[in-house]
Amino acid sequence: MNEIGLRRRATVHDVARAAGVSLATVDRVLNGRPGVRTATAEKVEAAIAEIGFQRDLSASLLARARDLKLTFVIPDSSNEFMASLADAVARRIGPALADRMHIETHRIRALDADALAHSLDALDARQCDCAVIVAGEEPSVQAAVDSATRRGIAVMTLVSDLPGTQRRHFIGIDNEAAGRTAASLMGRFLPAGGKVAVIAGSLHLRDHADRLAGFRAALAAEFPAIELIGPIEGHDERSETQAIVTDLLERHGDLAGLYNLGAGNGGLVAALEASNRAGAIRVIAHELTDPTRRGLRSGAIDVVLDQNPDGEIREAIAAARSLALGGNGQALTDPIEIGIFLRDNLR
Amino acid sequence: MNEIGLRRRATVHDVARAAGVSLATVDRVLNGRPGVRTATAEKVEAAIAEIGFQRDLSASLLARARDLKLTFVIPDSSNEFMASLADAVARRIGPALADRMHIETHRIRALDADALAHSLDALDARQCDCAVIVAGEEPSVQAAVDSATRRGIAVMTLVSDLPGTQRRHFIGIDNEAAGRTAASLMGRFLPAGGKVAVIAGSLHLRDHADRLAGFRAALAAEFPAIELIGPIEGHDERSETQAIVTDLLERHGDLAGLYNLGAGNGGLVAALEASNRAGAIRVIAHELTDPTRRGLRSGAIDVVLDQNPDGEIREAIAAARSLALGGNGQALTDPIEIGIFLRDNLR
DNA sequence: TAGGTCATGAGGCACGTACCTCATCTATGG
DNA sequence: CCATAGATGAGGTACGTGCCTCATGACCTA
Repeated sequence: MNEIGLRRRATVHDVARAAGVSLATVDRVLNGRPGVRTATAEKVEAAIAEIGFQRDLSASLLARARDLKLTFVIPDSSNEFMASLADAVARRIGPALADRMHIETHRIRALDADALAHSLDALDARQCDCAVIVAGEEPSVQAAVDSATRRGIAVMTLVSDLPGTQRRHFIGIDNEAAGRTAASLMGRFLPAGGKVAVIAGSLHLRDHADRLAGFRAALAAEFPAIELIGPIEGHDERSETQAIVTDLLERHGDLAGLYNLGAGNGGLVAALEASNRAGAIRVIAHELTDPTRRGLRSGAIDVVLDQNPDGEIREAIAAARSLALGGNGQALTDPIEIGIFLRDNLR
Repeated sequence: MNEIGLRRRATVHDVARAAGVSLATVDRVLNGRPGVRTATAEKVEAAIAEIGFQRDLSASLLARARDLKLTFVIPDSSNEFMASLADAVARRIGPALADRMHIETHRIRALDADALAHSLDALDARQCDCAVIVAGEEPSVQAAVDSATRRGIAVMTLVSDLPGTQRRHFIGIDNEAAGRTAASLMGRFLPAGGKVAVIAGSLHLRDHADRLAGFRAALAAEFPAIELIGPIEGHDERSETQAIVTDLLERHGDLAGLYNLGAGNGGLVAALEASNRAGAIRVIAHELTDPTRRGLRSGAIDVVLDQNPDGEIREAIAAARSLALGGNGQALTDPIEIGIFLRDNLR
């Protein structure tokens, strides 16, 4: 018979009793210490599953007199979005500390796969339980991810995934859906059809390619009256993007829409405002940053699709906690939603 | 001299040392127990502020062998949105339990202020640390909020605020911004202008009135070519809304847009599909629920603005934790963003 | 001055887990 | 049949906080 009515949370003591072993053995199994026969370990695992035991993370961290250590590795570039990601991390440091989580940020050179790999290799499992990285699909990075995982560091990917590695979790938006959403809005903005130009950063980047694919597919399926121009690559740079937009505006006096699925939005806004056609062309861009905010406010940009860096960081931290107590398998988190911002719901 | 280099988190021991008092006295101050002179209490408060002590919530809950108890009071109506709020709460029960938070939900009759007040009055501070309510601005509710606060229960408002009461926190979206956003999208959808009908639930509801105000203001300022019809009240009911939409469609053969800022979207979709004009009229509705999802998928609805119930519940729980350790002042949480959904970014 | 009240200190146990030491038991090889 | 190694049990201490008891001292009042 159990306690009268009220059900307590299961503890290690309950597991020991249910498995018919001692507390010490349960502890050895739970913390992966040696000296337990396979058969015994299985008995313990079975008992854990049966009574639904879940380690109390807080008590565990308390007992170890130690915080959960999280390391973010974020590209250090002129890219405004990466800066806002880093800001979002910084905002979470304080609140996370109250939950016994210690957060560190490493900035590495953008697009430098070896720098990222070295950064991962340098992580010590005693000083880092979980690493969150923003990375492209380079072999050296993939190897470093697997190596870190073997050393006992849970690795999670952020913004861009690394399928095929031992990464424990991915956090980011569905970029193809983002592209489709842009097309769906643009199509409704231009019921009469017209020319729409697309600018990308680099089509070698998985997220940009995904957005373009989604945009193209949705336009073709739903809005055949729209004529697509491009894509033209602006390499996420302000000046290059500005030149491209200026050129587009000159060449196409009847340009009806513009979709920049990469960065460099400062240049986009500058070019639009230098012409006198800002507001007359429907413009959709990505990531809520200083230049896109200004564009929304001035009317040069109609809609900004956003990855929601704060939400991504929040989920990354939640996933790290969940991995820390779960041990095996993927963490389950809320999916990151695509933020859609107009001037009117700017936060 | 401190520990070498590494700074530990401040504990009650540090506070006692800094204030020059014993652990017992610090404990009495921290937990509001009697038997401390005002002067001594002030010394302790000063020490807490000076060394930046923050109670370790997990250790505290552990020591009390007790979870943080949270009660949600949510209207029980046919309103789909309230159902999705309750679902969002249910989804959080498990994860919250892992953080030593125990969540209960009370459903009360919708629009029944006395039922809500009684529900609040019945809460026992020993069995409920924090209550989260969805309430209209009735005097009996306001009194019950203040009474619960006096009894030591932190009250937070959800979706609709109760300014002027002792409520500790409000969680919800900016409904005027939502209305402006709807207008901004509708205006861009109809570059040639045209008739747009507005349907509300009841203009006595603060959130509906706010949405209408925002919608009207943004249309007037930016899209003078749009002619507004209504608002017509559908009382958030399916059949009434269906009748209204059917009538609108019959009366206005040239209707270009439809904005339902209340509930009853099942009727909206049914009426649109019964006519053969679904897809030919731009439709914006509120709250991502079963009927609006179906409408988005079928093309009857173009855009759904969403309060993001999951986000609201998440923030409510985070705020409750923050209130539990802070004690005084408002909790700081992330603002809830207005979700914007098209068929293409449906989650 | 005796008796009382109040402020404060000292210390212990508990919560659930981690980690340590030491003792006991079992199986295996020589 | 004993030495040995490995598996397991028993029990302790610690983490930061809450809550309890008991002792001590200061001050007030009759």
